[in-house]
Amino acid sequence: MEVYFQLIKDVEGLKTAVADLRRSEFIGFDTETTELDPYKGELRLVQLSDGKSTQVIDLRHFGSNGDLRTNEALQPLRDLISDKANIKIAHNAKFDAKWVRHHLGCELDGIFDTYLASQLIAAGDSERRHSLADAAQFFTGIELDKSMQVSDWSSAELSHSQIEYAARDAAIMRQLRDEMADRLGRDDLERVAALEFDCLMPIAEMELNGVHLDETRWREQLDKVKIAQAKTADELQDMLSAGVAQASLFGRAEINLDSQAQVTDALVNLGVPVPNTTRAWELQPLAETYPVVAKLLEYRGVAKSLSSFGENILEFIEQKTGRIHADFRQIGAPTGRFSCSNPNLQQIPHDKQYRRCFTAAEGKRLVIADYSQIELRILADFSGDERFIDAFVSGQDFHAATASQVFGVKPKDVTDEQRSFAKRLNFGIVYGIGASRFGLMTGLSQNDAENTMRKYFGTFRKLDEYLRNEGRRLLQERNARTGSGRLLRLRFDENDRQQTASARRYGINMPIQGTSADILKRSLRLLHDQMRGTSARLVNIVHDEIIVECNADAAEATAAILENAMCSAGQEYITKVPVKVDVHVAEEWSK
DNA sequence: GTGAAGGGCCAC
DNA sequence: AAACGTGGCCCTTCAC
Repeated sequence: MEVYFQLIKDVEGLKTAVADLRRSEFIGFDTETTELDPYKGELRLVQLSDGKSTQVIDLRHFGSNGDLRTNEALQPLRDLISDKANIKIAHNAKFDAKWVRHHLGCELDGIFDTYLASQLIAAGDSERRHSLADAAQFFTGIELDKSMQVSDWSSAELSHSQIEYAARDAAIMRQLRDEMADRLGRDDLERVAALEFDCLMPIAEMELNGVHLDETRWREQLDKVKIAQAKTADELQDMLSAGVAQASLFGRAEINLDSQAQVTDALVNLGVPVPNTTRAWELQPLAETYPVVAKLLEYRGVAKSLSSFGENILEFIEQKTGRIHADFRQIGAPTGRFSCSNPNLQQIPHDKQYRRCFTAAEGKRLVIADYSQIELRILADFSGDERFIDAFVSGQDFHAATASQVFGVKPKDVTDEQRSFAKRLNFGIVYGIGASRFGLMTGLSQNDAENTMRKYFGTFRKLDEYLRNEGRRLLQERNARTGSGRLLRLRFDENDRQQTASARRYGINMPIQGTSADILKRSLRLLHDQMRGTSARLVNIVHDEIIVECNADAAEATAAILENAMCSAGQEYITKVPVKVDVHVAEEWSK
């Protein structure tokens, strides 16, 4: 394809170019950088296109990397990037937003992200890919050659083909957006698209902010686990090799404790009736009878902490900031949930010993806020079940309140066991639990489990009705939506019972889990706006939890902002049930 | 040597 | 015969 571009190298050229672009409501936007990490590399090119002509700004002519932020000549460019009246169309705009934020010192506002749009339109179809080349092909039929993406963007003189490539990626965006916007409209996805685009900048900033991990504390914790692991491994080794014939004169036979096959063999030799899988919940019942099984479970626990939460995480500390800057994927799951990697800050063990290593920097505080029972509140709201709703409105312990209703006893007479049954069912129904699984986790017989569930649904009639109706509807229409209108298309073979049952559970769960994600995303935008100009910085999110770091003397004010933003966001999506947020100030990530 | 698949387990 | 949803990371195993 033919691309008309201009290479901008001076102040006057920049002024004219920006003035031209200002007339366009939609602007294709892209950047080229020398690295993937904004703390490591240089922001080399910024490309802006009105669809007809494309401006390629070579920032090397506007000062060295460190002082771009203070260069007054770049102000028109910053203003354009930050003005929501001009929509910048970019593919994975979080990437560009981070570079622009860090190197030019301005926020990206007015966003259409073709990566997120592609994901929303795919509606959970995992076959679809979402690279720019894939999206361009799918929506416009244009074939893009991305081979230049990895070329050297640090050389003094960029080649003609490099600049042409850079220009082309920005030039194509207008046409791509038009096609996508049309599709978003037809699929009724405009509200969720706005929600996603609005929370992009908060996430970009969160990644730049990073989170502080106390390395010394982490190593101390690690040493303790290492000692425990060595001891447990040794004991397990002894117990397992007792059943191995080769445990000869020369000592015990070494078994690889991490090898599923070897451990299973050894267990069989010891006469343990090993189930099909050796997963914890399958082995748990055997642990009482067979000490070796208990020891195996203990070993797995420490081995997991050591491998997944060991020294590896320290490799992620960025030298320049002394902090961990993980990667968050905004639409990490089809439900709309975030995912996180390198490292995954959403799976740090809840155990205090781990979490207390994540600390506020010197003179700072962490403000930690999480939604109380948000998914169950969403379910109560969606179903409209008065008794379920009452359990929230009453303000007392929710699980005890539901137990009181299910078992027909006064709230103060609810036994621990009754509360526990209710609690497990409350959580389980969100995932579409069945009687056998419920029985397995509570120790109830199949019969008793069924009876308890019958009692539960007999109490919450409208909830039962909602789940049945919704299940029927989604199998028929093969789709589900969250509060923001996020769409999931279900694919299953209706003649396959297992597939159908699985699709039903997924389809029931998605609007609940997804609306929770909607609410979190909405709260991030509100928070971002309300924290502007303060010392408060977003540092981590874990599905229903938000962690902000701020100056110690601003902690109380920040806590109020956080609680307010989260509650307001929640009440935009649920109206029949109060939204509750627990917030507290601490120097480390713990309760 | 590298990469994918499968099993397992951490979070919500 | 009945198997609870979403993710990422680590390990082993196995194919190339």
